[in-house]
Amino acid sequence: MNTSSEPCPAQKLLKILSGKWKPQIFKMATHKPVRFNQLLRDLEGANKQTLATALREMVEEDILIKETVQEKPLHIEYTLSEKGKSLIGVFVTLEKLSEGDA
Amino acid sequence: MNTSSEPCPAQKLLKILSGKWKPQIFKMATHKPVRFNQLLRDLEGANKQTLATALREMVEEDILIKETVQEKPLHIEYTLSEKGKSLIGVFVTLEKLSEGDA
DNA sequence: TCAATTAGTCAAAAAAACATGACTACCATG
DNA sequence: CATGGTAGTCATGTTTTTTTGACTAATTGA
Repeated sequence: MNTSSEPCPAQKLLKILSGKWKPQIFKMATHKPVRFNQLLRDLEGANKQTLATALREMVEEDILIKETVQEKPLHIEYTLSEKGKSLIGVFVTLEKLSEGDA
Repeated sequence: MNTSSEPCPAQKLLKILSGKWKPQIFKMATHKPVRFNQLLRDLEGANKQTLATALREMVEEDILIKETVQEKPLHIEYTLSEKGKSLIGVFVTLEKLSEGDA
């Protein structure tokens, strides 16, 4: 009905992807499952709270899937969901466009 | 060298696209050039300051181009730049993925 | 010349995002 | 049973974003 003032459907997703650390988390998750403390160590300057929120929101948006791994040290892993995987192309496009800036 | 903690190149662009009203402005600009007061009227709840900032930042990022139209009422138009046009696909993808949520 | 429309700016307040440090709880090793 | 690693939560404080309302300034039409 109203194509202008109704919140763009892409907005929520955009917000989820643009929060602090989220692009990095996403990118790391495209390589291999990510883990909380590992992120805390790898992402210098990141803090627990923000990472926890970022991971929770990305799980809520079904970009990441949270699962407990029943192995040796018993831990939690976050892996890219199918929806998450279909966002890889978006990142590729965005990164290509960023290169052009110099 | 460091693929993990260095800020993702897509992040800046993502931030630009995800600010308040920006997705809507972008979308409206894909249909026809947008204007300040027109946005203020169409986007219910939007305020001058935020719109002005959004437009300025989108121009700075070369997503929109600002130009004065030397016509009848003499006004300013914001049109999609080439870079902006190449982002349309990103929005299409994002919207498709949002539909799936229901 | 008065009033409206154009496109904003500015200072300040409110709201949202992010950071800090303390704390919890579970499991494993020595 | 103390130490360290796992994965967080909670209260608080700072910083960034967004909102509010007043104000500016040029152009247009009656």
